[in-house]
Amino acid sequence: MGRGRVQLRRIENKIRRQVTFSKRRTGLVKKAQEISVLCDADVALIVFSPKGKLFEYSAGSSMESILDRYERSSYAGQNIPTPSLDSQGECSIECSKLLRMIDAMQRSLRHLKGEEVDALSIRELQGLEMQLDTSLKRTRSRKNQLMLESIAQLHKKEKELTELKKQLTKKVDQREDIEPQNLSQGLASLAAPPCEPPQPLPGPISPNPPLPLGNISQRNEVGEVDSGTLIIRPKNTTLPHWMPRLTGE
Amino acid sequence: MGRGRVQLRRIENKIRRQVTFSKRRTGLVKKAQEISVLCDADVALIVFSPKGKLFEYSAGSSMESILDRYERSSYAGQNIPTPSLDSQGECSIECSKLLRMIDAMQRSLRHLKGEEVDALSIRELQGLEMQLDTSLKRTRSRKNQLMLESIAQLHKKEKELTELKKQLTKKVDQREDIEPQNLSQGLASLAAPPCEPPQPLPGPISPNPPLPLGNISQRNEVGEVDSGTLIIRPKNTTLPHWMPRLTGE
DNA sequence: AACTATTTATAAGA
DNA sequence: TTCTTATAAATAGTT
Repeated sequence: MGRGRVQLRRIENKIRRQVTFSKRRTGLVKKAQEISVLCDADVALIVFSPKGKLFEYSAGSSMESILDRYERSSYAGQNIPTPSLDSQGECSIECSKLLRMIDAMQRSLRHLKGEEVDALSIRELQGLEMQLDTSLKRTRSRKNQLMLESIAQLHKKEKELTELKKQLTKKVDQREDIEPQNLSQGLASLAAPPCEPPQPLPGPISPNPPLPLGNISQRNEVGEVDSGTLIIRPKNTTLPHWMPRLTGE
Repeated sequence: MGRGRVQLRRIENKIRRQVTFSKRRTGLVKKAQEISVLCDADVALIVFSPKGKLFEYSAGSSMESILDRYERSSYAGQNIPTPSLDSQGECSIECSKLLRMIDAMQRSLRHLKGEEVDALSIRELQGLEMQLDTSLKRTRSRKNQLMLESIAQLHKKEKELTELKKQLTKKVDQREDIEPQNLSQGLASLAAPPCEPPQPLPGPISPNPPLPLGNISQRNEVGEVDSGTLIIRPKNTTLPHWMPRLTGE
């Protein structure tokens, strides 16, 4: 993209390199934020300039929580711990103990993730099944709890905004009586922007205020709370994206 | 870039979202690698799909070293860098790395076990829910597969024994013609005892065997294999104890 | 920082 | 998933 085909090798000219870095860094961040918004993903981007200056960007959640999650996910995977360390006797004993521990934990993790289940006996599978079933119930329960809280707060906000809008409209109408103009058009949009999710739903920096509002609904009907995925019937309105839609996608 | 102007908001269609995610993830990685090469920068990219799947990319240095560097840069001005580090330098570095790893894994394990779910965001909970659901399906599938195999073997055994019994009864009858006695009574019991489960089956019996069955049929009808718990209608015979009984226990 | 000629990325469709 | 194609976007070189 640009006036010449790009050679994929280090730009030698210092100035050009710096300029390109700046431009492309902007582009990269933009792309990161786009994929986060469009696809509902969490993204963390860390860049060190050749001079050692740090640039960071995160979308979806905070950098901290993403890195935390990264450690959990990546260590949980099949990372080969580090079979190194042969030297110092005393310490390598400690280390090998830790390594064995890690090994055992990795196996547990794999089983809980439904991997390597072929190696298990029926007895073990039954235990695992129960464990997973319990975990799933707890997870759903907690999720639904948070969702309900979120919904409650959204409703509250909605009422406030509706009220605010009513008042503003009223004022505008009064002014129009005196000095007839088209101010109400601009004011109508005031109801949408300030609508924030009560949870760090999209995340701290949330570049995606997930509420490009259409109409505002009066009520939502809420389904079961403690088991299964929460079922909600939104009244044809824009709602947080974790809410299941009724219209087939 | 594409056939339509892109709206910067979450793609609601699941399929399209997944496809876009895949494509843009590729593009993002490419951009990251380009800036790294062209401008001699270190880049780390971490992406979590909405399903919670981790994608990582790093260029210039390893992910680990970039994250290390990030933490140093980022926490640089702040508190409690590393109060530890008392003993052997080189080794304790290794050890602390392992310890951090263990820490992260323990958290993963707790989450997968449904513990500490209160600390998770809705986003993470949703990922966890999906992960657990998948695990549960795989576990059940594998368990059911083993059970079916076990059942097949039992049937085979049963047939063999029935055949054997028939032959023995025949022989006894022949002998009774000559020397009438009550031997058949003892023989009848031969069919049951030797019946061993082909696998080390019986185990801690599921407190919630979700199989409250109705009537007994002649044949065994087998339900779905790949999801949900297997439903079996046993023919009033001696069966492994992992099979649910009809008579209330 | 702005401006464009071009190259790239990618949305939609197959 | 992968390929193709029409178009939107990014950006290299320039001002």
